[in-house]
Amino acid sequence: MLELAVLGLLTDQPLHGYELKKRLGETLGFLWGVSYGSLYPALRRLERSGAIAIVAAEPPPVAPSPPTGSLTGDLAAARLRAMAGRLSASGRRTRKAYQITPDGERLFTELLVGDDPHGDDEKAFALKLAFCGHLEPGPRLELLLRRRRVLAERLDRQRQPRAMRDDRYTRSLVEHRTKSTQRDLEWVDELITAERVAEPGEVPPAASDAFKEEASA
Amino acid sequence: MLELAVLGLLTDQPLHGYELKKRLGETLGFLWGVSYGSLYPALRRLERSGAIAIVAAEPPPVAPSPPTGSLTGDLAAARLRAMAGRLSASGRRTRKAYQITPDGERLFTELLVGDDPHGDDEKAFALKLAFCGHLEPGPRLELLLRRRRVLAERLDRQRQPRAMRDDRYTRSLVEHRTKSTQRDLEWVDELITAERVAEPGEVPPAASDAFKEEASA
DNA sequence: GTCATCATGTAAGCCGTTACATGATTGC
DNA sequence: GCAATCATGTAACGGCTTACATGATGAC
Repeated sequence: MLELAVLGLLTDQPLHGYELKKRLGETLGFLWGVSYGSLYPALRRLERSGAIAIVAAEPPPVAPSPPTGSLTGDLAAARLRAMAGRLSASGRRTRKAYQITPDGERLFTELLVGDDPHGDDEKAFALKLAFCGHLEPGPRLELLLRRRRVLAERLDRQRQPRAMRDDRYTRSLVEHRTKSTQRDLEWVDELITAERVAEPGEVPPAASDAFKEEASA
Repeated sequence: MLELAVLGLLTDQPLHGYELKKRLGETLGFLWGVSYGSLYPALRRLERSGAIAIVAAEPPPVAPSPPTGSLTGDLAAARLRAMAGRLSASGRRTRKAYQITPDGERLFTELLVGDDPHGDDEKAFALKLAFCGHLEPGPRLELLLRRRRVLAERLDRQRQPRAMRDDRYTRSLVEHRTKSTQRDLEWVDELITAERVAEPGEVPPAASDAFKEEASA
């Protein structure tokens, strides 16, 4: 999950570890906070696997105008330019800026589309959604449809009666969770609808039937 | 978190590890699944710390009528009776049933009321709620009020604009999360209200003001 | 010259997982 | 006697956290 976030941020522009962590806090902070103790090892893993590479001098491709339109993107680009200037003047560098490689971009796509058996379901999807703008319309729709399937299955399970504790707290809890799942499902359905409007055609198989069937239930 | 669940289940009746794991799956399965690899070490930790103890023979206090009213409780009691019968006949036992000790009950209460800095916020609260029926009305209300405070703070944070990614996916995500927090908050408020109806008086300090102030917002 | 900030990393620990090893009991 | 299930445990690993160690740079 950390690697996904890192690759996602580096897709926008090269950054060094410290900056990366700051941005994870700023722009993804509502999702989760990362510590250096996991960030730096993750960067080294990614570098060793060839997904990212240390960029030696200032990065020319992203520095100049025009603005990207992203709030924090331009800020960081400015920061990076300032740094690069300082560095090239002094010739010394203690920081290592990383850029994503073509291999890294492939990995990024895989991580976005593939299912992750580990960790928190919700957080993982939230993170993916935050970065799925980088995806092609096809894979993106796939991602949404997959999420839809997971939620629909969960709702099914939640609706059929199970043995469970039998006090009002547990009952209320179960009811609330079912409602939440329902709303999550509706939300994803909205996203899917918006996606189809923006990108007609390109409908993967197995999609439309299941969609029609359960959307009204 | 595992320990909380174990203590909670053992508060109802003594159980051995295998049964415990089954019950965790059956009655708390909607929360999360536990593996032996964490359950048995947890049981040993709890035993060493004196929170639970191995019960040698069949447990007389819970076996006989009347039914507890709990779906699975009676089932398990039956299983346990069957087991106890078998065991006392043969004199052999490979399984170790555990019962909660007075120390364990204290620990259980602490775990329920205390805040856990670790792990998943939502799951932890869900688990606590599922077991808070064992709590005194006072501590229970405290638990709910604390949860309310956490959610109110989160909502505050979510409502004030932050720097973040600026595509429609992220925007939709943030909006959806804010709504979810709002609904969670309303839900907890309902629980609190129900609590006050069931148990008038007993209002801890610092509670009523904050409640009135934000409940209408 | 010293303090805050920038910047990179390591070590230990937590809390859980999967996979593996082992053996008793029951039913057929 | 053989398989399924009951039952208990260990080993290795995963991914993350906190706390710690270290040092450069810029501001005053």
